[in-house]
Amino acid sequence: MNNTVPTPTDFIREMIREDIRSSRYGGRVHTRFPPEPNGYLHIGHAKSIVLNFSIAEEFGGLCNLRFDDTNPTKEEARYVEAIKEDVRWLGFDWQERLYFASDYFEQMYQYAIELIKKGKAYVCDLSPEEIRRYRGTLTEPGRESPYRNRSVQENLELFERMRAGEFPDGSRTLRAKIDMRSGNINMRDPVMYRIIRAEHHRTGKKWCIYPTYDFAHPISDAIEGITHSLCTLEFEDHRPLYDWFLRELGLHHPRQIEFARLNISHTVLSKRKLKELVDGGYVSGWDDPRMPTIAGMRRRGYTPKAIRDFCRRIGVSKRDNLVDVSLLEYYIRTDLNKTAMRVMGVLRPLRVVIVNYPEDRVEEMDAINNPEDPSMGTRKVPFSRELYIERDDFREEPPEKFYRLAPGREVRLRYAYFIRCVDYVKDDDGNIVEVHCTYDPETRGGNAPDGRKVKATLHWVSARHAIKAEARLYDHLFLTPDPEASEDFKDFINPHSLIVLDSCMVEPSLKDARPGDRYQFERLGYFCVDKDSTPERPVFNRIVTLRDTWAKIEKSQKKG
RNA sequence: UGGGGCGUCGACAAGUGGUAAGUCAGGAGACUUUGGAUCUCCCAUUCGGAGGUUCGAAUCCUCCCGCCCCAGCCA
Repeated sequence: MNNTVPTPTDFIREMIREDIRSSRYGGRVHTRFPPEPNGYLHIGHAKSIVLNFSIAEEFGGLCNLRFDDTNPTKEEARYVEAIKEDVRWLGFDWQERLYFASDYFEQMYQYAIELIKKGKAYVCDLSPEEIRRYRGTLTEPGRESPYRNRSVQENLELFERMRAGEFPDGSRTLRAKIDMRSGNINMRDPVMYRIIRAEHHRTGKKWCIYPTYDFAHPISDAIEGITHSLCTLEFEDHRPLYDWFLRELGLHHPRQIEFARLNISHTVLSKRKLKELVDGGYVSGWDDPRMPTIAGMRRRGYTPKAIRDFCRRIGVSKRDNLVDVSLLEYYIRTDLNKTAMRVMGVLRPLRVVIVNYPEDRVEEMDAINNPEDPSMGTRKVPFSRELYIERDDFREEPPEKFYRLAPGREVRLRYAYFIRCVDYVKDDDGNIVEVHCTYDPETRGGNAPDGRKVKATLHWVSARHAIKAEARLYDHLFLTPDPEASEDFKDFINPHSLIVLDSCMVEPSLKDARPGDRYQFERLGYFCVDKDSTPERPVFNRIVTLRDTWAKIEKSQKKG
């Protein structure tokens, strides 16, 4: 796969290398990405996807896509489609290995019977409330269920009747018989099966009992011949249970390895909180371009490559982490710098009249499409007497280090002429509404024959040729780096995370822009045509700004 | 005060007893028809702390401190 980040070395790859050396799985490597189809994927999942698929590729192995669909009350078919699309878009291919835990329900049932026969599982009649009380606490051991010592025969009959639908939801469970005194609460006779009468998105009404994650996951891994089962840190406590099931059942035994989940500054990365943002109307939906979801980032204009490179660069470890968003932004800039077509667009237009330029004249200026890639060629941009420039590029009273246009100042219009400000017009409120300039005909194309230099080059657009457009400027969703650390993460929502500008003026070549197309608006940032865009009203999402040295200077000036 | 993990630069993260990689961020400069890109340089005498072992410790030992996860018939 095309990545600019070198192959990582991390503790997981090291362990796998060791397993290959010792021929633990006959030198085989087989991983899996096991999402639950209960919501949208986000960049935290991307970390896991990239990890699992890359490792398989690096070691000549395979990676399965498996839906962990063991809880019909939370899962929906539409999520499996969305997830498949996201994984594919990220650039990964599971080939014919698309699996569902629900495909294994019958086998899991048989394995459960096997455990019952071995005296390692029993049907328990305790209510959820009672189970909790019997479980004990973090510091006190649990007590054994009064149903723990039923006969194998009775357990077999009861379990069969559970499956047959003879008992109400929640009235009984099948539990593993392990150790109610274990310091690890997961080993205190965990539930393997519960009764749930809900329509499953794949198996429909076939089942009314469903295996829990703890029972289903190791068996699914075993059935698929997985060698390395990678998951996040919170499952570390479950590993003894994972191992217990596989050992008791004598099945193929993959190695579970846990790594730290991803956190990114100025956003949240938990399904619950993301859902709260959607449901609370703080964003427009799961694919709002401000969301760290794969769908949101795709709409924003992020490229799969940028996300992959980011995921490789952050590495894999077991430490809690909070990765700076600027690293993500670095990768999208780096990718787009090489590939994005340059174009001129004015976000906040200020009218400029070239007083010594003929009214009816129009010139076609040659502009380079991408200075990083000459093969992208050039294009013509119309120039005329009346133009728009960026409001930020003119100052009546220029501060220190402001190089742009100001009364009496000369600057360059990119690919056009040097112009000098000779006058400006204000409205009754004192707002500058128009700037008058003269141009130097000798500087056509942007160079002065006399070797004269200017300190600034401005982007511009010809007023009568410009296309009016909407721009959506996005900023971080949260004002604090770590909103999750606060009492209520919503306290720090950035009220200006979206600014809509509806009177932008862009160069005419953009009439052919189609949703999904990405451009660099010179001096401003990278933009992506939104799906809301129409030929009459183009809409551009700002993916990320360009690095802005002047903004930095201005900020430090304000601080004093 | 049960069990399981983790502590190396502002943020990620290498390092596996031989004298602290790299990346982002930040700073300085060069170059520049994007204050973009590119290039150069700077940015941990120190690895949570204290002892100890050793010629030599981020790496080994001991004790301490801090942070995270677990008491769903969620995953």
